[in-house]
Amino acid sequence: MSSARLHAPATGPAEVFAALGDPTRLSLLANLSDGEARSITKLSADTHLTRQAVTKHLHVLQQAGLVSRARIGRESRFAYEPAPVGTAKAYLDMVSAQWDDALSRLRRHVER
Amino acid sequence: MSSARLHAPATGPAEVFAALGDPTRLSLLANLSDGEARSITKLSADTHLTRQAVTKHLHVLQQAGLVSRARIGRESRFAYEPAPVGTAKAYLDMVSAQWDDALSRLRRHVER
DNA sequence: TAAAAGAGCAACAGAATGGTTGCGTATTCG
DNA sequence: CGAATACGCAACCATTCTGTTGCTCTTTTA
Repeated sequence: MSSARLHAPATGPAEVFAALGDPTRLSLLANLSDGEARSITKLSADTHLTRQAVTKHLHVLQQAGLVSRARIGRESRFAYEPAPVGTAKAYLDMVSAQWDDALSRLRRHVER
Repeated sequence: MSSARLHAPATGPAEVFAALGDPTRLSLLANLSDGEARSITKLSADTHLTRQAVTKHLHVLQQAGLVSRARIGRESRFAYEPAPVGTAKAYLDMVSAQWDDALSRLRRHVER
């Protein structure tokens, strides 16, 4: 019944990869992957960027479903969301599987 | 030493993810992941894009080390290169590993 | 209650992306 | 040889991305 995205936007692999394709976002995610939720200013402290810039990066990550946001009092805390990383790994596994298949087929053919 | 990039530019994870972060490039790679090297016009045939556009995408993939180029007569064939996909998977595994660690630590703490 | 802290929103500028068209060059084929 | 094929290069355009600054709003705290 088309529950129309509850939390995870069910985004395609390309969007996830694109979200991961930036050093700043990658380090933000690495920062959050310990399970601790952090506020924006907290996350900005580890950066040479403005709070606004970090905010935008966090929005990109959130759009890809890689992090979730929760407003706590006057601060909004971001937390790592594991699902999309699984999706991405699954996609990469598909690609390497096809490659390995081709390789073994080739081997078999060469070795008769 | 300092062999100054022979074939694989030894690119960081972010650049690989960025290269994967586009539907067109993703399908190009999926197309090539069967191990067959293909020419640009051949690859362009499966697309609604111009040959030039596909060429640019292939350059991005090559820059990230995901494909290699070889000039054969008047055509240049592109072939899938498996290494960067391994790098990307390794990075994602690192992230999920840290997450799993945090989860199990939390569990242990909660269950005393 | 007044100040400080945390954040959202909007406008803006510069750089990078994604795509096109046009043209020149090398290679293959009739 | 001449035509067709495959490609490279450069210019160009529109759009998106990245980052900044300025202002306002809410929540905490002294």
